[in-house]
Amino acid sequence: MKKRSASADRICAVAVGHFSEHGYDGSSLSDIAELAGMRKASLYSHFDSKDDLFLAVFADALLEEHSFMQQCFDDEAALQQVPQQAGALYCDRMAQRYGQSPHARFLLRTVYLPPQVLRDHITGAYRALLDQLERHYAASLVHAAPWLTQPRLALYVQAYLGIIDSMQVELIYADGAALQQRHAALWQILSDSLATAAQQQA
Amino acid sequence: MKKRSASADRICAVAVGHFSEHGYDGSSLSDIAELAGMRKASLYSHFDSKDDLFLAVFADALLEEHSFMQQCFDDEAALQQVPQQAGALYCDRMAQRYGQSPHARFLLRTVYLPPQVLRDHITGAYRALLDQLERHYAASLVHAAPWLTQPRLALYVQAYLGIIDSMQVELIYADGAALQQRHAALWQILSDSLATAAQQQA
Amino acid sequence: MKKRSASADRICAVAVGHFSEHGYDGSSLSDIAELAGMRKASLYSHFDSKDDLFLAVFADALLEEHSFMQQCFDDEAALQQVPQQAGALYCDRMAQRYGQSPHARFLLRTVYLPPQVLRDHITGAYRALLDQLERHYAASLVHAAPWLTQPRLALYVQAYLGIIDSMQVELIYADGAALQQRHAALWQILSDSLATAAQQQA
Amino acid sequence: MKKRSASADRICAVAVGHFSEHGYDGSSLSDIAELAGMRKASLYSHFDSKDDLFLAVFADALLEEHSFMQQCFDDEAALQQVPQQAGALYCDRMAQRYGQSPHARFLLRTVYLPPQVLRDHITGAYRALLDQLERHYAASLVHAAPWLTQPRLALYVQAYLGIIDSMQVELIYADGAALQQRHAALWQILSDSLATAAQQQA
DNA sequence: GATGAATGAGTGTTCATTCAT
DNA sequence: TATGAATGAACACTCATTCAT
Repeated sequence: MKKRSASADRICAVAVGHFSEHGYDGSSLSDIAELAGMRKASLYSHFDSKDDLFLAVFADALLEEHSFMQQCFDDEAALQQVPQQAGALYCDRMAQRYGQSPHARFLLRTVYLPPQVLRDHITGAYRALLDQLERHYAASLVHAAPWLTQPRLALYVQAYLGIIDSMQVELIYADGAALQQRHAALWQILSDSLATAAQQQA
Repeated sequence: MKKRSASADRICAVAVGHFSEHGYDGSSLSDIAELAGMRKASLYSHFDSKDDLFLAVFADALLEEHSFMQQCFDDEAALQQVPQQAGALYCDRMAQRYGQSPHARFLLRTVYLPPQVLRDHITGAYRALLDQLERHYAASLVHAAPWLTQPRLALYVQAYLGIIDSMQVELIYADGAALQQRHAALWQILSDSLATAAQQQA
Repeated sequence: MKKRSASADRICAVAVGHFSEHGYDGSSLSDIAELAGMRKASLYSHFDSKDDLFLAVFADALLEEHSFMQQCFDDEAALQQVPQQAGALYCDRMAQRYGQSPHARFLLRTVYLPPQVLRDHITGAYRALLDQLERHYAASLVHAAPWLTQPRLALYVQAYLGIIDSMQVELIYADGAALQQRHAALWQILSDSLATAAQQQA
Repeated sequence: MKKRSASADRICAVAVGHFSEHGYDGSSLSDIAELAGMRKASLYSHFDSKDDLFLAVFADALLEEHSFMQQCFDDEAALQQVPQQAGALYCDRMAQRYGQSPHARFLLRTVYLPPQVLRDHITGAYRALLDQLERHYAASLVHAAPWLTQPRLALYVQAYLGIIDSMQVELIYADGAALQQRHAALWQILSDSLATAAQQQA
């Protein structure tokens, strides 16, 4: 992990916001430089190209998301007891975090409409993040509901990923306007289903 | 509703694909003109500006989506009997349609990352589409499960919208790779929840 | 042979002078555009890139040189009788032409220090021109001195090419300051040698 | 003559090659610095500007060429007896040297297409070198053929300079591909002419 | 002596747009 | 309706050069 210069950090800090608002194609290095308090040419003392800067920001965002996810499931492991609470911590915190974390905004927008030339790299890296989330939730749910059959477990994993997707969309699209209701509703039907499953098992 | 010339239609037809693949900022009128078999300057015989063309395509996409949605729920009204099938037709057909309808791809991508200058217009118009979907589903569900309490009805409406969101994300992000599983899982937990509700009511 | 627009011709006309004076790397499209009475961006209505323009100018220069050479040897064929006059017309006219033909200046300078990226194309095309000159002179000399042995013929061809080279250098380097003396001297020793050969044959 | 630092020497050593390959305008200080194993800014610890570096390299090249020329004619003075051998040593060695001496390549290329801003300085300095060559050859030929009339002497001097030019062109343009033949041919006709002159004198 | 950072000027190139034809 | 030509503005990027460290 290389140490980035203070200026490079400042550039990344403003770039993440600018990219997430305007997208890759809609962002200009002039604007980013100005936000960072320097001239356009100075950016090249820190990054080789626009792509290089974009990928640096993307790497930051990915790393932060990985850490955040890890933290959520670590914390949950110390608390959770019932199946309905598996994955709940990540789901809850994600919603709150989005408004505060430019990296999260950047990540979602980038993944949903990646710049053509970086598409493969971005898609691949994000796929790995989702796989990680899948493993986290599966572990958490298995721990809370060890009696779940394999097919049923797989079903809840998919449903959970779908719920996460749905909430992220709501965050991106409407800045979370209807988030609370959507969150509550989806979580409710998930809980209902888990309750049913628990009942049948008993 | 004005009649558009054949050339204008051809331009829109290629523009929708180009915009949905590259986004507003990443698309150039040169490329679109070339795809339409004409020169860049000729576009201005049909559209006043890039924005004008983009909004024309957007209007097409919105209209098509409105019609499609209407058709789905009309067809469903003639068939549906159980609550678990409310909204199912739209949900099913949407997945199949996406791969074939450039307008659907365009619509989703545009809505999630709209060009800065057209953001308000786009967001507002799409909001109306979602409201329409909400009404459609609510009516369908009420018809199939008239015994549902108001809060419970509202909950399922939100859950349904969330499921639609989730599937659309899957379509955009991964071209539907995991769509079937996600669809099945989310629909299953919705059905489970509805079954529980029905049981409690009985 | 495509017809070039009047503007494109004007651009080429000023570009040939600018390129020959500053070289490829030292020339800027801004300057060329200004000389042509238009803005930099307008150049791209006529040429795809700087390379494209440069190669167009190069093609013009090559073509003109081919024509000029052909004309010289055609004219000579109607006149020449003694071996010492073979190739003389081209040699004489070349010197006069250089000061007047920007294409000739451009060609020589470009060939001696071609832009790195176009080196192969330029070198190859010029090689063909030299081969043509070689054939012209050989034919002319053979006609005037059919009794020359093959090795001796080859020797004079090489000497002739060398003399041409030498005069071109003088033109490039010193704008022809010492051209007349150099020309006279080299032509004299060539003539002396041919006279010797003729004497031995007799 | 100041002593240059080791770093400055290394810079000059790589610059001469880079300049001769890309020309003045096509060379960047970044590239030269990298080849010299340092950063661009460090060049300014040794040279005031790009021009300063270029002129330093040019001075090196000139000096080397002067020395080389002097050495050739000194050596020749100890050996030569017949007029046909006057200037031959320099001519022969030049061809072999070019491929090995970056300074010689640099010198020729620079002289034929000098950077606009340094043109006068370069042209003047090279003119002095040619004058020196002229004196060397004249002295050598006079010594070997004291019976030559003044006009005839002047003629051979011009022819000799022309032959040198021609060979240098061949070296620059084609990296010496046809050099041997051209050299042999030109030298042959010079020798023939001198033989004729000697005969007439006798 | 060497360097990271910064910068004003300038590069070639693309853009959406206009206009006469 | 269609287009070739033109253009101002903007683009990503490179340049030689400066300066504090």
